[in-house]
Amino acid sequence: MDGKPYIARRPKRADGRRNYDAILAAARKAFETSGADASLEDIASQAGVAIGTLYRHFPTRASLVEAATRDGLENLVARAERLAAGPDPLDALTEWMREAVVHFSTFRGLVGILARSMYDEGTPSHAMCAAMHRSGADLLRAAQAAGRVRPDLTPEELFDLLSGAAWVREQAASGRDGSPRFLRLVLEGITIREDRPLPH
Amino acid sequence: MDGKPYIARRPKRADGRRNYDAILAAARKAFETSGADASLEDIASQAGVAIGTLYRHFPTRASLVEAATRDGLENLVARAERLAAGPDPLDALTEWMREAVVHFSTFRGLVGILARSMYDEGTPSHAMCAAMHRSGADLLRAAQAAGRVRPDLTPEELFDLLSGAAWVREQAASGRDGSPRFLRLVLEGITIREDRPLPH
DNA sequence: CCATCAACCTGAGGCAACCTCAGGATAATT
DNA sequence: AATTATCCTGAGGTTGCCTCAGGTTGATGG
Repeated sequence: MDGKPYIARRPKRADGRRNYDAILAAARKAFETSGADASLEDIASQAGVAIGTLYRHFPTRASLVEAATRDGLENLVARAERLAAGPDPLDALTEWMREAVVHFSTFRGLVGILARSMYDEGTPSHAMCAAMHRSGADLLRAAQAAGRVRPDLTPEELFDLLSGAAWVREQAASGRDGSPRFLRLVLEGITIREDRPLPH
Repeated sequence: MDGKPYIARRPKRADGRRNYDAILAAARKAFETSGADASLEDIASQAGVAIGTLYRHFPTRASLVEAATRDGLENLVARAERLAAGPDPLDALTEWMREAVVHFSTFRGLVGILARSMYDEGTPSHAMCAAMHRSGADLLRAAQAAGRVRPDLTPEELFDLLSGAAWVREQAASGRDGSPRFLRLVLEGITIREDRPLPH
């Protein structure tokens, strides 16, 4: 039990840091073209490094995925705070959801990993997912407090809708992309308008 | 180009038929416990058959998945016709969607395969997916004609929503299952009620 | 009952990817 | 310059995929 298991730290030796960065860059490229199950050996050789070195820095595939997506998801969390400061809570929520869907479907297979990490601590991405959960829950609560979103919607359901949309987008990555429409339909299902009260 | 490529037919020799059935049974079990990427060698040995025999009957993994899910999906198509004969088109559509979600998430990885097959002919499951597409489109059209579903919803969008729901269900297979709620939210987003007109 | 043969079965083996680990190299430190 | 913790390498064990040459067998007609 060492502090934060599976979370790769930036190494201190110069060559270590160099290789760490090279692997990460190669991984990002590979994930984007081949999905989350890209060959680790390819990534290593693309980074000009032996396979053992990759495993030294990233003991599991999940830890590599986590490192490759950390920045983007951190931005998403930061974005939530900025959006929350805006005037319209519903706009904030919908805009954030739109951006979240894009981030969740950065590459094929990512949503699945994130969805599992969300409720499974001990997963590299769990900490980040928990942070996003808080961000999403805050925006949701605000929109509900303003009476613009059905009050019975839970954060968990929000993320189900979100990841469903991201999955659809990820599937259709090449060709028809139904996700904007998907999200719009979902949003119309959960929002409240004066001329359109909740059923029941 | 031989008639129906990739579609495994029941063999005629007695031992062939026996093995075909044994493999199929083993595959169903394996898919259900390990997902669509279960080990084919495990399936073969579980069926008491050499690996080559499995490949003889099912040249690709996709063809095995197709055979393993054919019955269930055929039932779903038949169910659509029976439901269409009912009094309420909206009830028919929603009930069919509910059942479709269950079938699509029979095992982990199935929705992904079906979603790809839907618009990619030359895939073993494409024929079945096309049939389901027709069924769904018919039910949708009827519900729209009755003024109970927003008229701008396309069958493609319907299946996006459907497979999104199935994917969420598949993810949560063990533990919290958000799919009934997911579908309900989606349905409320696409249906029309007198006291709740479409926005814009 | 037998001969024939297409259909069927087997499992070794090549390939790719995963992951580990013993041994060697090297950057930082003193 | 010596020390040492950190880092790197790549061979090799393991698993799963898929093919194919060669052997076996169920069906068929005589």
